[in-house]
Amino acid sequence: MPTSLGAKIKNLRESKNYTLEKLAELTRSSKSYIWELENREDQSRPSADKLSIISEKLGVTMDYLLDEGNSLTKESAEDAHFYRSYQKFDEQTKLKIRKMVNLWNEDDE
Amino acid sequence: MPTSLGAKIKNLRESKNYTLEKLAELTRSSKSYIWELENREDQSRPSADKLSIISEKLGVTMDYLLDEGNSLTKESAEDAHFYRSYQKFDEQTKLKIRKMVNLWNEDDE
DNA sequence: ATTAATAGTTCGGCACACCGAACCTTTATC
DNA sequence: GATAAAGGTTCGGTGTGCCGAACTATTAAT
Repeated sequence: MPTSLGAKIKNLRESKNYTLEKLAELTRSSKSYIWELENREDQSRPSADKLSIISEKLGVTMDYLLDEGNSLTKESAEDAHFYRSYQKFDEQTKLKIRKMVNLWNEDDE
Repeated sequence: MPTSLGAKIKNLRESKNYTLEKLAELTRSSKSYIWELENREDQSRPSADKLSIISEKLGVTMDYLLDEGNSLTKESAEDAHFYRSYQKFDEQTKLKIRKMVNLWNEDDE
């Protein structure tokens, strides 16, 4: 269970089978910097907008990445992230999504 | 309706009747830096942990502060309800739902 | 109007975020 | 096992995050 920022990023990156370079280009960063984030955690204090894109592409919240304890689980962070991106849709789309998701809930009779 | 980072911070700070110095000490910052955040928004890219404490003390999410548009507002009851039912799914299903919904996002790669 | 707080602004400087490019290591292919 | 490609690591440099301290503007009270 990863506890530091660097470990979390590395963990999520590898779970998505991203290479350093891949994650770098997805987040408008350099791969050397992504590497620093993962391995020089002690002296790295990434900017909010950097971490914003990174968490976005890794599918978690910034809060989860920043939380040095373990009060936030990866799963709840993914849920929260999903919810926040969901909220950005327009009402039309949100309605469709809700209907679609409700299909999962239907009991077969 | 404040749209930039600086405007939002200033707005929230004043709505809480905090002085620059007060917010500074609450967030382990200097008042000069808080002032820069509010007024030099163009060339300010605060670190994630700074913004984390600041948003914490101002009672909002980092995402809200960073969102330059106005896509984030307060959650509607329907949205909240949807989220709650979503959370009840098992991880497998939640993953599928997330992937599906992500298809709506074009710049995802 | 003068003073004394209090709030806001400016400025110089150190540390570190972030980069490009070179370098090393692993994996794959022949 | 030689070569190449892909992934990972190191390093020097530039810009700026963030600070303390000095300065200015505002408010409040005498």
